[in-house]
Amino acid sequence: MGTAKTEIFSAHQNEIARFAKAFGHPARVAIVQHLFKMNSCICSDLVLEIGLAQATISQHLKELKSLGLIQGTVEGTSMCYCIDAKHWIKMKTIISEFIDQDLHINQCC
Amino acid sequence: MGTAKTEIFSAHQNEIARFAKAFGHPARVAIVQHLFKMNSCICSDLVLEIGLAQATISQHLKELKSLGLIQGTVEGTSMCYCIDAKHWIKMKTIISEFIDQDLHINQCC
DNA sequence: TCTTTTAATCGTAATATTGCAATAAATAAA
DNA sequence: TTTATTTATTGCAATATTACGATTAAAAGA
Repeated sequence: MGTAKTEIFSAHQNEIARFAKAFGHPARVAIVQHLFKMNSCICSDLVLEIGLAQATISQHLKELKSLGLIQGTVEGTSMCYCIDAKHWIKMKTIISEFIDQDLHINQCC
Repeated sequence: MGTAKTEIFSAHQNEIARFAKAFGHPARVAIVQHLFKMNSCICSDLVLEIGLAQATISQHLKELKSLGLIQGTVEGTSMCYCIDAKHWIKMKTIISEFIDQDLHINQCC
């Protein structure tokens, strides 16, 4: 227990859930918003901007990076992050298709 | 610790995160998909369809209901669930605005 | 080389989430 | 009324997430 039973769901359902989960914490929402606003910025900027400890921000960045939503390049002793356009668009397609389903005239039973 | 520091984020950022979190588990994705497909269905149908214990499905339904994304009406001894169109559209607006941000020609630094 | 700066990782504590068996509650059917 | 049927709730156990201090690693600058 405690573990989600991912094996009983389709790859597509799990993919939707993984992307949605990435935005399921306000810090990751804030990171993404700041990257869109600034186009790119270094890790320490995000630490200042958001107000969580450096270790915590690094952890959130890692999660976003593991999904391919952001990418980081070494810039001297800093790390410069930006949105990964290609994967962002892929995520956008998958999430949009899920939330844009047509609503019939809906009534419960 | 263990608790998300919601107080340092804006109401809007927290709202995006709350909605995204709702879809951050494949069971809730599957529930929503099935409700869209069937327009409405009773709890026991979802239990059969999804293959988690009844108590677990009830718990996931509760989470979706607490966000207003679905609604349930009593139908004899059953509960009939469907998508709550009004709140669904509200969620859709908020999430779409977040993921549809314009990507500049993006390069890290 | 030595020091500084910056970010990732490790270790750990606190809390949240997931899942289910058992039980309760509420209505329908016999 | 008694018995099914159906769903919500309770009470756990297992695992995941969040957060941060301390440490490590890597490059820049003195």
